[in-house]
Parts: sequence; structure tokens; C-alpha cells
Amino acid sequence: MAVRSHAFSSGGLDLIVEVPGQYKADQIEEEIRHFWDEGSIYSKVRSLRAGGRRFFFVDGPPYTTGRIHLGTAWNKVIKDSILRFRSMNGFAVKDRAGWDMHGLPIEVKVEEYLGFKNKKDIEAFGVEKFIEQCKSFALRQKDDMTAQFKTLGAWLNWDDPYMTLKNEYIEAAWWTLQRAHERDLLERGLRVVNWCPRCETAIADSEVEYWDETDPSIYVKFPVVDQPDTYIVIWTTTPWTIPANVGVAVHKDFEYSKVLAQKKNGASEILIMASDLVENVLKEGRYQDYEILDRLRGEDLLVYQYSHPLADIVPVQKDISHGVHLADFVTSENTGIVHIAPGHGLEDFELGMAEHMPVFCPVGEDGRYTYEAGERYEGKYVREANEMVNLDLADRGLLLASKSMVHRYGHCWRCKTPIIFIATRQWFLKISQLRDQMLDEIARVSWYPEWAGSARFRDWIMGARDWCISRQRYWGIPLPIWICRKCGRIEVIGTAAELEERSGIEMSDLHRPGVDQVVMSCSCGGEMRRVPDVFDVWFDSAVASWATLNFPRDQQALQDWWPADFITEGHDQTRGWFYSQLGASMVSFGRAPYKSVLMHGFTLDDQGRKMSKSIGNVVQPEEVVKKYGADTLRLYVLASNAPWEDLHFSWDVAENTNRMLNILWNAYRFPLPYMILDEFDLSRADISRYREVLRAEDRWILSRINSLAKEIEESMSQYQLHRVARSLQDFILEDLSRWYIQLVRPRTWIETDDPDKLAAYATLCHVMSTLSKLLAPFAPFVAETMYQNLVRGLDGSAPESVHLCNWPGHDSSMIDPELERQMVIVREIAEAASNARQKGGRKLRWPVSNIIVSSKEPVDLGDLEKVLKVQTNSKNITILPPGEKPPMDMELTVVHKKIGPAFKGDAGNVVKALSFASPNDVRRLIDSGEPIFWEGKSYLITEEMVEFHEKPPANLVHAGFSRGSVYVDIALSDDLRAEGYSREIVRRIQDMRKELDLKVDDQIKVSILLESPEVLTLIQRMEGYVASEVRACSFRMGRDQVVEGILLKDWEFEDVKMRVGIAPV
RNA sequence: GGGCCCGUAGCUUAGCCAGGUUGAGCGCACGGCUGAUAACCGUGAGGUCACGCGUUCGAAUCGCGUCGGGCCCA
Repeated sequence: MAVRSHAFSSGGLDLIVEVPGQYKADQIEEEIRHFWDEGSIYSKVRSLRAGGRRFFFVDGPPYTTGRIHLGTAWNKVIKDSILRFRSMNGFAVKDRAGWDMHGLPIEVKVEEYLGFKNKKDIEAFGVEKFIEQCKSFALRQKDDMTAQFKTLGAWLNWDDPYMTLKNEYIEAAWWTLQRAHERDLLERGLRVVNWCPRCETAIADSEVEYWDETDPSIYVKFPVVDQPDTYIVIWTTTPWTIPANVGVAVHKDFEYSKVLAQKKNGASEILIMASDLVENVLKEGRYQDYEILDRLRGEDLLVYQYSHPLADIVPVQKDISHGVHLADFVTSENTGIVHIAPGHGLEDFELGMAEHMPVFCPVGEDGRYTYEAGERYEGKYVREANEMVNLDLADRGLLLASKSMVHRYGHCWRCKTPIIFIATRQWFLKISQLRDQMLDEIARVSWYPEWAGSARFRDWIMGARDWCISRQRYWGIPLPIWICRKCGRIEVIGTAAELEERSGIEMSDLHRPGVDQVVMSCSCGGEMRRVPDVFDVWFDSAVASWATLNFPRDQQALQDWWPADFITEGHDQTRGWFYSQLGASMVSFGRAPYKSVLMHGFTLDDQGRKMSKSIGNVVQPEEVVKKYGADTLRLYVLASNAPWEDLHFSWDVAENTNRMLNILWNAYRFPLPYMILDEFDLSRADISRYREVLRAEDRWILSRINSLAKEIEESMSQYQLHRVARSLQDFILEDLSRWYIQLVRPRTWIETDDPDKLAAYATLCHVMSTLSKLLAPFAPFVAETMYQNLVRGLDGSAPESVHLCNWPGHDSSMIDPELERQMVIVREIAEAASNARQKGGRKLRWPVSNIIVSSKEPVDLGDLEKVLKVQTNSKNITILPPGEKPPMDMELTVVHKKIGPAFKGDAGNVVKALSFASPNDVRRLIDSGEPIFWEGKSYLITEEMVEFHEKPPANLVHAGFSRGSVYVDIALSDDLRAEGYSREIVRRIQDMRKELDLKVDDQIKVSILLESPEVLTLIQRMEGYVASEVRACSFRMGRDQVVEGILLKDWEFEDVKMRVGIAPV
């Protein structure tokens, strides 16, 4: 079949063209991408809708890792489908793509590339050069990922994306911090933070990864002041925090014991610990024996003071008084007494603040002890100092027990170094003060699914804590905080212009180290310098909804668009972007930055496991695209499950989705050759011209496509994308391919300009062009290619792209629910009929005389009886009145239990007599009370001696359907036989035409040698039919026929042998 | 350890909100169709609805608990 390729000229072709016989996604998608680029279709779509109702979408910025994965692909497909749908519905869509480009991940990558070990390497290399590297790295990764997203057909504004490294973006963050300062929500404080000693920065809770580590597990005795040989026993897994110990905590509800414990060597000492734990602790310490001296409440312990176990090594400890405190976080584990180092623990810190303990933190940013830890420890890396501390405690006789244990411990998510807790000066947003307002705000947001907001997000916000926004790094948005060295006054700068005004320095790039050089003068006459920190990278994306509008530079856009109408991200963003945005927005504007949120799932492997390199189960989106195309990937991820559930990726199902698209392709291309042959054009394409000649099945498919549009609209209103995709698939497979195309096929073979054929063409055109529009948001490539051919091919004045079309909507006047219901019944009956044919061994090619439908309720097929006739290849359809069955044969079985006792020795004869008699005769005999005769004897048969059953006659084959039964009459008459044989012959000649690769309208000469005189006689009268079906201008057939042609073949069917020759004319 | 979500045929899933005989697709077996044809269609086998307890005349569906998976937190 000759295939003209598409030119996609902007003026249209006014011609439909044939398309390849196979759905080749890579080829189609390549062509379409090119067509979109050449025609700037994306820009045209956005300008077309510029005046429409605004729809502000904010893209959750992926981090520029350089590679998209299946999850990010799914994410963008969801976004794209929704935005395309909105656009077709007339909305002016704001769709800037976004990129998250700062932060530790990129710094660490660049450090690895440059072979750096720590911050000193960066300083030595030069911060400016380092920043340059980070920047170009991020930009390169962004470009790579953009190309990957474009392959998916994701239409966002890729030409002008928002990037967190741009000056205007940085200003949005600055402005927000300035607002926080104005509202007194910015605070500098000493806090214990998660600290990565390698990266030498604070890291967020969310940046901590937990896995098992082996650590010491030690019991330490703290000597009680003024009570010789008396000790408070504590337990810890971090011996290195002992030098910073300033107190212990007990629980007010626990009972504690003073225990006289006896060692193996006979010596004894007094230990204090929780009563429930005495046995355990003494076992750990291998004591021989013990005696409880006293039982105390937690409160009773408050009077105790103890001296620091390493006071002789850590000089500062001599000046600190160590006491006992009450705390709720103390659990009844280990010793029931918790060692408190406010400089090294979150709870310790909070307790320390409340109880006015000194915050002693003799550990520096590099994780090594400072001079404050004393000469012996100074410079030691803390995790490596554990052993030394243990030894020192043992030397002093204060180590009760020491072993090791495996427990979950936090690590830096980037460099995998075990984190430590240290108290440092950091900058905080006082988010916890806004908790109640946040709860009010999220109740106003529409969540899909509902529980994403009402349960999940709500729970998270209930635990909202102050947000540590400062990081001691380089590649990030610099904190715009300047502090006067003289008076300590703090000034927060909101924009570059303001900075220039204050300092007189114009900055072309607001990153470090340039911004570090900017010195401002304080009103006190002092010199103000910037704090060296950068923002937590989560703060970057938190301001996306106004940064993407170029606020604060552009004030009007904020008025026009903000807040966002819609965002959608994965469920991990509950604690991430959904939250960070809300927090920043509450600080800035006092309200939620989004009106509706769709929370989507994660992509897992087919067994529901996380995709990970170590398991080797990672599926790359481009693998799927390469194998099946972007449309397949899109429809697969959309249809697979509800967006908010996790997607279990299955290659099998992806392949099946591809198969569905191939079926769509076949359905689409099927009528093309005929339309082209018939020079079908725009003047004949309008279905309104065919109102009078549309068949019932035409009205049905038109009803169905409108119902489909309606279904899609309803599903989209709830973001039920899976329902949308499934509705489309069902329509394509069930309604279009398996049914309507089958029905319409014979009409396309009519050779004249019959209105019946033209009505079919027009219906197909209408359905396919509507379908292309319904598919457009979800499978944009195949939709475009169908549209270009069928719509633009007929009408050059139609919109240039399917994506410039309006959503077709649904025309209620074309929906006929009764007709749709009737068709469901017709299909059920047809299915049952083919089931029955199979049982009866009668193939569909052979016509049957009658199909009888029997059901309890009335069956009304309306105008569809003819459809049923044609599809079942039956000459007649009989619908029996409700409750009636076709005449049945009677079948009887004898009841030996009754016949035996009644006839004794003659019973055998009676049974024989009954089995030879016809059941109807037996019935009559019983009813009339006459006897039955056998070998000269008579026997009186009574009701209970036999059981009658109904059985369909041999020619009626039965199958059930939802409303009852279908009986197919498979008895053959000569007429039926003639037709059956003819169709057997036609089908074989068609097969030979195919083998010669003839065009649909090529004429041929046919000669057939067929020996069976019976068959010859039967099909003689069908010669005209056969000849016209196979387009034979010469048709000769007989017992002595010479077979000639360029293709000769022997065939055998139904015990008939024939030899056929054909040749094109 | 806590919060939220999920668990239905070998695989992927519908049904669950609103209780009333678990329904599809893939794969498998058998058959059919043949100008959509390296396609397509039909039939069949295949389910303790993860498990347990409860509510109810009746539970895949509602409640409680257990187990397994995911996300987040501790």
C-alpha cells in the first residue's frame, strides 16, 4: 500500500492520506514534535487562550539531578494532561516550569568532581570558582532534563522557566525574609541542630537519613556529692557527649532505688537507678549481690548533686554544678535516668533552657572537640573519641558496663556521614506561632483525595515546629541579613534595588561570594556585614508561587494571578513543598498559596517495592518511551490507578496499553483508503446532511462519543485521571473497534455514491475527529496525527492543531440512553449467539436461519434488530413474548425405584418399553390412563414412574445472556449452504488478492476448478455475488475448468476441494 | 513506636464512600474471523476478596485487631 507521508503544512492539505499499517509511535511522535516546533504550536495555544479565565498552575520544581525518573515523568504527565484539558476549555493557563537548583546535593556533586574532602578545600579553591561550577552544573542538568520532559509531550513553559538561581528568584526569597523580620517572625537563636560534620552545616530533619549503626552502649556512674561511694547511674550510646554533660533527668512518676551493690571482689557501692531496672543494670555490671536500701520518688532525687566524671579532664566542668531534673521524655528503659547535655541533644537543650542549665558545647563545626573540652580531647573527632572517653571513665572507676549495640542512627542524606547534634547559632522562622492559622487555611483548600488534607497534612501541621532556615554553605540563596558590628542592629534587605540603594553597590549576581563583600553603614555609624549563611534549600521552592510571577519585581502579576489555582505533587511533599510553601506564604501574605492540591503516589516496581539501584528494579521513563512511545507511557500511568495511589509499574500492562493504541490506529486508518478512493471531501463530511439516512448504529456511536465526553468531564472535575483514561480505552476497544467498525465495514465497500456509505464516512469522521480532541490532553501525539489527517486533511481552515481546538464538550441532544441500553442488549445477544454457534459447530461465515431470544422481561431492540441480524449472520431474529420458550423436545428418564416394586420381574421390560416409546406418547398415555404395550403385555405407567425434562430440539443450540436465553437454529437449507460455500470461496480469493498485494479496487480474472457437482450446483446461483465481492471482471468455474492466472492455489474447506487461479487485469 | 494510604485470579486491577450472587485485561488452553489481517474476536479454566474477631438477616464493602507493602514522622 502506497503511503504518502504527512507534510503538516500550515495551510492544510485538503486531502486525507493513507497511513502505515502499524502504529509506530517513535515515527509519529518524532513527526509531531517537529510539527509543533516548526509551527510554534505551543505558543499559539497559549496566546489563543490569553484572554480566557485565568488558571494559575505552579510547577513543583524538580531538583536538577540531570535525570528524570518514572515518578517525575508521571508527575509531569499528570500536570500536562490537566493543563491541556484546562486550555482546551478556554482557560488562560500560567504554566512556567520550575527548577530547584541550589543546595547541598549539587555542592556535594561538584565537590566529588573536584575531589574535595571538606570545606577547607572549597575555600582554598576559591568560593567564586566553586559557585561558578555549581551554577554551570545546575544549568547543564536542567537542560538535560528539559529535553527528557519534552519527549513526554509535557507542555510547560520550558523557554522561560523559573530557576531558583536567578536574581529575580533570589529576590522573592529575600523579600519573604524581610516580611518575616517585619512581622517579628525571624529569630536568631542558639539551637541544637542536626549537623553534618563533613559538610559543616546544619541540615534539616528531612535531610536526615536513618539506618543501622553499631555504637557503644555504656552505663556510667556519676559520683554523688558528699555521699561517698554513691553514684547515679546513666546509660548512653554517645560517650563523646559525656564531656558536655551538665545534668541528669528522672521521671516524676517512676520509683527509684538506692541499691547496695556488691562486686565480685567483695567491695560494695551504692547505686541509684529506677527500681524496675535494678536487676538488669546489676547484671550488666556483673555485680554479685545487692540489697535495696531505699525507695525514692523521682522528685526525691532533685536534692542530689553529683560531680562530673571527667571534671579533671574538662576544665569547664569544675565550675558547673550538676543536678537532677524532672522530664517527661524519660522512659523506663536502661537505668531510668537520662544524661543531659544541652549542647548535644534536642530534648536536652529544651530541658536545659527551661531549667537554666548552661549550654555547653565543646564540639566545633568540623565535629572535633574544641579547646573547651580540655587538652586531652581537643582536636579529636567525636565519634572516634568514644573509645577514649570510655577508657577515661574506666580509669576513674566510673564505667559500670560497656558493650556495643546496633540501632538506627541519622546520616547526612548527601554524603552519608553520621550526623551529630550540636548547639549553634541559627536563624529561625517562628512557624509554630502560625500553627492555628495554618490549620484554618488548609481547611479552605480543596484536597484530592480529601484525606490528603484533612488527615495527612493536618496531622503534620499539628506538629509544626520553628523552621531553621540557615545553612553554613555556599551554593544557595544568601541570607539577606546584615548585622552591625558595633551596635548589633539587624537589617534584612528585600530586593537588589534596596541593597544597591543602601550600599551603593550594584550586583549582577546575588550569590556568594560577591554579596559577602557588600558592607552597609549602620545608623549608629558602625559597619554592617552580611551573616555568612545561605538559605535552607527548602526555602527556595517555598516561595515558588510568587517567585514564578516575578514578584516582588512585578507587583501586578501577583494581583492578577496569585494564589495558585492548582498544584500537584507526590505524597512525600506533605512534609515538603506543600508545607514549606504554606509556611512561607503564611509569613508573607497570611494565607495559603494554593486553592487546590492533587496529591499523587509513588512509582514502585510490579511487586510494590521501591525502585532502587541496589535491587536493580529501576525502570527509566525513556526505556518505556523508546519501546512503546510517549503516548503509551502517558496513558499507562494515567490509567493504571487512581493518581493518589502508588503505581506498580508493569511492563505487561504497558505493552497492553500500546496494543490498545495500535487498535486505535487500525480503527483510525481503516476507512482512509475507501474515503480516498471515493474522493470524500469536506462538502460531504457534515453529519447534519445525513439526518435522514443515519442508521441506528450511527446514532448509537454518536451518542456514545458524547457520553464519553460527559464522562471525561465528570472525572476531570475530581481529578480522577484513571477514570478518564479507562473511559477512553473502553470506548476505543469496545465501542469503536470491536463494534462500530465491524458494523460499518460492509458500507465502505459500496461502490456508488450511496448516501448510506457517505453517512458512514461522515459519522466516522465526526467520531474520529471528536475522539482526537478527547484524546488530546492525554495522548497528545496520536491525537494530533489523527486530527491532522482527518480534520485538517478535509478542512484546511480548521485550527492548525488539535491543541488549538476547543474541548468538544458533550451535546446532550445527541445522547440517547435508551439506544445505548438497547445496544448493550444487542451485544449481549450477539455474544451469546456466537457462544451457541461454537457449541453447535457452526462458524460465523455460515448463515443461520433464525435466532430465538427468550427472556423473562420484554426485550426491545428498537431499530437495532437489523444490526443484530447482520452481526450474528442470521436471516431472522425471533424475540419471544416474555416468559415464552421455543417448542421443546421432551426427554424422559425412568424412576427405577418406583418401577421395580410395581412390576417386579417385568420391570426390565417396562424400562425397555419406555425407552423405545417417544416421551410425548408416554406423556399422553399417563394423562389418558392407557397402558403401554411391550412384547404382547400391557403395563400401566403412572406419574411417579417417569420424570420428564425439556430439551431444545437438535437444531437449536442454547446459550445464556443477562436477560435470558438465546437459541441459534443451526439447521441448514440449500440456500444457506449455497451462501456458506460462496463465502468460503470469497474468503479464499480475498486471501489470494492479499497475497498479490492488490489494491482494493483492482479488477481480477478468476478461474476455479471444483469437482463436487453438489457444491457446484449450489453455488451456481451465487456466482454473481462471489464475482462482485472479489472484484472479478471474469469469473469461470466448473468441474473441467482450466485454472490459470499468476497465482494458483489449492484449497480445501468443509470436505470440498478446489483449485483457484487469479490474475489482475 | 506513631499518622495516613494500600492488600481482590499467576500478573495488573474494577467493585469499597452509600452492605445484597466478586467483574475485567494480560498470560494460559481451545475455537472463530480474514480487504483493520505480522491485526482482530469468542469460549473456557483460574478467587479462603491478606488473616482474625465483631456489627448485621446478610460483609470484599462497616468497626476493632494482626500480618505484609508504601509515604511521612519518632
